Amino acid sequence: MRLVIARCSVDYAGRLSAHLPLATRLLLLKADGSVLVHSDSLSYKPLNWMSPPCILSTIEPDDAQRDAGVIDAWKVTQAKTADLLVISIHEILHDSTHELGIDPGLQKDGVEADLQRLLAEQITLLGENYRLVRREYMTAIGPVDILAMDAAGSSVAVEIKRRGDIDGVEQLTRYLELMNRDPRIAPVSGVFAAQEIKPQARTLAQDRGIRCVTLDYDAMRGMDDSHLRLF
Amino acid sequence: MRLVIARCSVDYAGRLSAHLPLATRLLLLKADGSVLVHSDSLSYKPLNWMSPPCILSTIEPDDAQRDAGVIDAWKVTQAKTADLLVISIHEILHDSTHELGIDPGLQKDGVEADLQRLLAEQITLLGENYRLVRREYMTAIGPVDILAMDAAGSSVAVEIKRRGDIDGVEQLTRYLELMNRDPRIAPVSGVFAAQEIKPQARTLAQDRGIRCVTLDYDAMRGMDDSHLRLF
DNA sequence: GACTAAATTTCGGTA
DNA sequence: TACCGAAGTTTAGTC
Repeated sequence: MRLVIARCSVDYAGRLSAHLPLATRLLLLKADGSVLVHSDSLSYKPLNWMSPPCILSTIEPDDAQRDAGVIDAWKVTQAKTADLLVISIHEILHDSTHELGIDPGLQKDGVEADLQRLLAEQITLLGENYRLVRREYMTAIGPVDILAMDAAGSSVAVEIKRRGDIDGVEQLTRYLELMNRDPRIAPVSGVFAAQEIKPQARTLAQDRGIRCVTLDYDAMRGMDDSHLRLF
Repeated sequence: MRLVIARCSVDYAGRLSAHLPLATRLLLLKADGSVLVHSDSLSYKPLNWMSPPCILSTIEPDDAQRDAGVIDAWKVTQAKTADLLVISIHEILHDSTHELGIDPGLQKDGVEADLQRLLAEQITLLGENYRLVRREYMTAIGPVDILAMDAAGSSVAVEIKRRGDIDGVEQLTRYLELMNRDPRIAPVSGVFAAQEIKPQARTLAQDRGIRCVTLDYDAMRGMDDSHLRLF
């Protein structure tokens, strides 16, 4: 990994065109050839970048560029997409290279999959005498998060989201439409379950006869036996 | 901006829990207090991070940690969300600080807004004698990109995307459903316009009687008068 | 490899 | 400020 602090301007041409005026920035050159341009604020996302696989080459600035103060220019190209990033360097304030090695990677816990597992274990949160039929119930257009049965023995399809948006309601609607054509399980009613449900999503769901349930992840985790072993 | 190359492990607790095993990484501490942890591959997204506004403080490692090789620990907290990031440092290989100043920011060109403007100007691309009614036609559930009128005087709602996906078809379907309840403009037909339309999206659109139109951005830009001034 | 859905999405615009 | 939708989305998983 090479770290360069430089006064530079940046131009990108590819899926869109973009330009960064002259300023001091961090240029991050990774071992896989990718390049990131970061400013001193706005975390997470680089101002500009090039995704791997890509090739970096240096261009000798012409007289006009040299007169404008450009001492060096880097051209980064992506063979597959024909994207192009040009960094015009006016001054280098720092330049160091470091050997990092391969990263073992990130271990996560607490995403949608956990919500699904917890709700499957605590299916009566949806109503008394509810029973779990199965998780990831397969349909022709994809898996429904949870298929359950209500107290009366009718099928209930549950779509789980961390944040309940309109997209999730659309997704569940497609599943319900398909499942209600299957005489073995029809009629199937729908439940949209999320930690937080947006007003528009709630309105759309109710308009389509889909029940909305807000999930309390912390409370559900508190009920979870496997979690208690940690204490 | 402070750049640190360190052998470290990282723990995050907040919207989810995550852990990074001991390895050599880049720690990027920005002026606004935000922290990014980058590895030497996988550009764009940090392995872990903390968004501003946040506060960094150092913790004195206890005996157990010191025995495990921890020479220093950084705690990054976000007051608003109660997120917590802890970086346990085993070895510092590089540490430098740089003054960058405020970045003038990125100038973009060529996103969905441009496509919309160009299609509005060249509305007859959809058919002979088509007329523009208005861009961003407001409905109760959001703005339709373009409302036009065909040669026969019937309303046409146009949804524009750079990449035509199923989501876009769903979005247009919702608009059409609502607009067709409005006697002032009904009947309204739909056009799904994009630079590239995925096969599944095309199938869904056609199934719902929505016409698909592929847009050639370069050709449309070539027709645009305002663009010609650049030459 | 193509496609779908999730993301600690982030980010910008608007009501 | 909340909400909605785009993003050079990126990334991960499945078929």
